[in-house]
Amino acid sequence: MNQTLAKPRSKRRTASKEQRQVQLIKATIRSIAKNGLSVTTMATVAKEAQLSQGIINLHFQSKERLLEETLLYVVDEYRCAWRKALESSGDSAVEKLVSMLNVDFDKRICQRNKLAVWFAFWGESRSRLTYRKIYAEREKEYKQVLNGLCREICSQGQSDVSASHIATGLVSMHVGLWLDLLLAPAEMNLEQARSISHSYLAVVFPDQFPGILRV
Amino acid sequence: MNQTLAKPRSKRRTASKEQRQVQLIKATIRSIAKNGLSVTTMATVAKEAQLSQGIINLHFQSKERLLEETLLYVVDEYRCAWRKALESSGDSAVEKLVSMLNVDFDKRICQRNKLAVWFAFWGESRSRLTYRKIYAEREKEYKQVLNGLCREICSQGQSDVSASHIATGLVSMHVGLWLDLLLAPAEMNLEQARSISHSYLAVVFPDQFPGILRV
DNA sequence: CTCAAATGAATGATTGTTCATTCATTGAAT
DNA sequence: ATTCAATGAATGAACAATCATTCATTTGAG
Repeated sequence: MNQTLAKPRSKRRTASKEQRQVQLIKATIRSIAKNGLSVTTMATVAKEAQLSQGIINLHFQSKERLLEETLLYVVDEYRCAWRKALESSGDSAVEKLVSMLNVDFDKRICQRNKLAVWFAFWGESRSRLTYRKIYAEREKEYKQVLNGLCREICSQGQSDVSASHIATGLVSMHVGLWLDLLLAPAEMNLEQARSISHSYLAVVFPDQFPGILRV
Repeated sequence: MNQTLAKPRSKRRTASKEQRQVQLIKATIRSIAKNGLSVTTMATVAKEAQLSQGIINLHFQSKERLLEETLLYVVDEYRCAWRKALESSGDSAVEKLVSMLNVDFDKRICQRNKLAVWFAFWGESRSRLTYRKIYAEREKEYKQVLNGLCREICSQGQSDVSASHIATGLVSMHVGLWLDLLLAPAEMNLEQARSISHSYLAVVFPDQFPGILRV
């Protein structure tokens, strides 16, 4: 924010702390996507960022903190995205739910590099309290909001499934669709995934989602 | 499994190759669940198996091969399980589908240690061709069978969603439920997960799953 | 000039792998 | 039954490679 990018000529640059940290976090995301978390080293990240070896310890003190900050970055970006989607959507619960769910298949959020980060950390979360905390905290908030919306929609129409089951089912389905988008991009894309998710909405909320379907 | 031999007194044991390999694979599963894949070393596995350092290279040549064999073990165990479930179930497509899906929440398959292995390898799969291949091959077969069953059920009754959408939706939802079972065991258990999965079946196949629901 | 940002060679700790050695088991000879 | 090579499973110290981290030095903006 502070430094203008006015001098493209100079070989060496000094950037603000915030700029460098984001640069390193983005490099970490790329390295995790390219090499996997267990082969992501200080060297692969530094190289990806085209910076020197020592720079990460300078800005993050340790590798562990870099990884935590990377997870935080991705998770918070996600949280900001669905919050904004809620704000800018229509007032009805149906509109809000659709906006919120569509974030999961938005081009800015649902990128394979970032999906790789989600799954990499999920894979390690069982054994790392810090990762689990970061994720669980955000997840709790997300599910609460989703639950509220589903309850509201359920109360408006006729549904054979409980709101909490629908909410959990939706979140779960999206995790699996992300896995397909990550590992089998030839057989799954954003439109398909969105369509499958909407199919589910159409059958659990037949009154509120009448015209969407028929695939 | 381990104490099959007659001499409990002797400190040192010699076991058949197959016994040792399975022992080491099980130790690897525990180590991945306990430490995570990126902290799982030859030392942690050997310690978990209560054997010496060099034993893994003796039986698997390299760490990489041990990990591949571990993934194969879990994935093949899963394949055997759903195949057996298909065989021992009733003849109707509905019965077969339910049997097949219930395997995902069977106590022998759906253990947290093994879920940790699934997610650990999914997290690394983007960057490791071998892992991706092992998983993709089995997944393709699984989805084909599931697709066939869904198509058959669709043709029997009235459904607003395409068979392939239902099949993919089911598989995806189960992945997400596995994640909950792995990371939030206090808020999710096998019965709940099965119930959520059945809710989905009940609404997409209203004719074939009439009485199951109302949660 | 001043000083924070950035470097990259150096360091010690950790890792996967190797291999000479130890030891339990087997089976043939006594 | 007993003995004793032969076999190969298992060990664990040693090795080279790789890793995260440190720090004296250099760079460049104000």
